[in-house]
Amino acid sequence: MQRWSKLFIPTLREAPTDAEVASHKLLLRAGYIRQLGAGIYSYLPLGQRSLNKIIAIVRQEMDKIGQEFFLPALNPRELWEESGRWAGMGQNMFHLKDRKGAELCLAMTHEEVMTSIARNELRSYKQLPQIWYQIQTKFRDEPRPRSGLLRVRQFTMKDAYSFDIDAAGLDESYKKHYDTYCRIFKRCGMDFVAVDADSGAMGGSGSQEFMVYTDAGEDLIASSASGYAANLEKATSKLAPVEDLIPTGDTPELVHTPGFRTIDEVGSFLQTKSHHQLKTMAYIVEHPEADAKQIKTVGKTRAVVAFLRGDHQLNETKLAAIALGELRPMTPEEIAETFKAPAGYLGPIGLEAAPHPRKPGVLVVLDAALEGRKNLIAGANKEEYHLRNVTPGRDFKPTVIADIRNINEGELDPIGGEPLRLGKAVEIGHIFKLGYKYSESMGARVLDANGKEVMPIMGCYGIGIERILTAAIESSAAANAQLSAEDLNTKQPAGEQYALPAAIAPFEVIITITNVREADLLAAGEKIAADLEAAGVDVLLDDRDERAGVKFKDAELIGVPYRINIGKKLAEGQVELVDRLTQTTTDLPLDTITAYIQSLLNASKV
RNA sequence: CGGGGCGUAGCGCAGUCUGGUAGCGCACCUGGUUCGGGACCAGGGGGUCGGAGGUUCGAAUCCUCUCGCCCCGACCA
Repeated sequence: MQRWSKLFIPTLREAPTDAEVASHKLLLRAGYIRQLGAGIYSYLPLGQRSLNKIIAIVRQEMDKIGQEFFLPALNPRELWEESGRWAGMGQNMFHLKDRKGAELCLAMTHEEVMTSIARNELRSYKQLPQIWYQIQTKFRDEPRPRSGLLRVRQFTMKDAYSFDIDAAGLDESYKKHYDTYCRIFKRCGMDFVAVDADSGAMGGSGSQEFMVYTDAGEDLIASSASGYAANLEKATSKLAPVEDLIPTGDTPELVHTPGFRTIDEVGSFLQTKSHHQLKTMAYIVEHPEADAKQIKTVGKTRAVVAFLRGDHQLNETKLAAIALGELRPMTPEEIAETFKAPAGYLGPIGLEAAPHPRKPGVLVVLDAALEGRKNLIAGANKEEYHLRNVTPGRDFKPTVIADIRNINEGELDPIGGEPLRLGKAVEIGHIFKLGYKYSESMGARVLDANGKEVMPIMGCYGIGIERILTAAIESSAAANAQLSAEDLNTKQPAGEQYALPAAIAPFEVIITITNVREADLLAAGEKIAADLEAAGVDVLLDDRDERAGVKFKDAELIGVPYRINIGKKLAEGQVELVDRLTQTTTDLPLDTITAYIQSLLNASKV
């Protein structure tokens, strides 16, 4: 039996000043973790119990679709040279040398190791598909570790890799992971959304991130009641129709706009709304990952010009996906060369667009929201002048028309037409169709049914173990702060209270004996604890000789979802059950408590 | 890497400007009272003031260098 008096649970009344976000403060105060360095944490017994529970759920579900490995964290340089990621990962990977001077790295992820096993061992399509996973420590030399366990340099990740004979097989493996992830996160009690994500620099055809809304998060996502959900880098929306200006003629007309450069200035000067304007943004794209052919045709760098509605914001990731490289703003010299005009008066007319993205010339991208619009106001590429009556298609032709803008809160989702909620979120899982990147670069080949050598197609799938714990605390603390705000009698400051879902809490139940010097109370506590334990419940008995107030506070701090108070009411054969998630207290007869707890826990299981 | 902030007892802080015996609250130890919402009284232990160098009769305090941590940005499967 777990007795608090014998355990190491160093709770703190005050959190160290370093801690900023709720989960960080609470994890420290509850004695779950201690910091060793920037982005490096020790997991104390309570934290370890909780993480072990998460891992057990992940393992149980993953074993249904795959097989567990344990792979080295220490990897030789040569392996990563093969995939091109020794250099590709840059400073984000920890590098070290052994005594002989051989170079090694601490693996950030395990595509290379898994693929090397696959290429050495897999020979035939008959051996496919394979789903291989592991749960282990990853190392990333983050430029800026932050927010407690949310962004760290050493953390636990479940990562899985699938190998299939063809794209249809990959689709199946991907779907299996999607379903498994939903089960895992539900069992962990997470309130999550799966969003379409940008595939990033890794390429590939499909990618979804599993997100939990929380202000502590670093990603922006959009979702709606209809079930639509997407990363801001992918999100699109239906726009309310806007009325175009009444034209003053059939062709663009110069307007003198001395000293008016910004959208707002021009808008108020010409007495028009900002959505009547065409905004011009100029970038240079550098093609670090482009193939040789691409560089040959369009050059190592290239001018990229984006046109957006005046009141819209550019999403650089969307634009970068079209431009196939990294973007940076043009310098004034580059602007002068491209437009023959100063910033503030840039516009589409007279700009020579490349006829095709793969052809040389300026890559001109018109945001889809401007398609079909008429009589816009745009820069004239002439100092102190703008143009009115500018109509895309008629007056100028872009290289491509594409969605390159950020959506806004409240716009309607493209599927169900429900208002979109925009918010910060933390990523707890990611599933990703990798394609052939590693099979190709590392030479994995199998024979297909026709005896022909083919590359297996891969997928990779990650779950951040610590992030599940962190997100659960953030969510609960936020919900609690809201409850507290509604109940003005609560003296707890916002975000100081939380409770974990029973499935991932270090204990499911805590029994608080209000006074251990009263033999009756102590005996009753021992009895209930023993009964619960016999019934398979994970119970902690607070048998410390402390004042009741201290024990209540501590019980709340460690986030255990159910608390049984044994005190005065025992004389009437009653104990109190506090449900921390709903903040309700119920008196129950002593002899029914075990069965009642069991039914509660069963009901909370998914 | 750019900007900002902070390093004084386990935690939270004062003292630094204006150099002169290193302090307070919580925690911890001992004794007593108390005992359903972070008790009270009395006594006690605990600090190379992040580190190095310098100025000075004398440095937590002034100067130089350095290390670490946090926040914003950049970055980021």
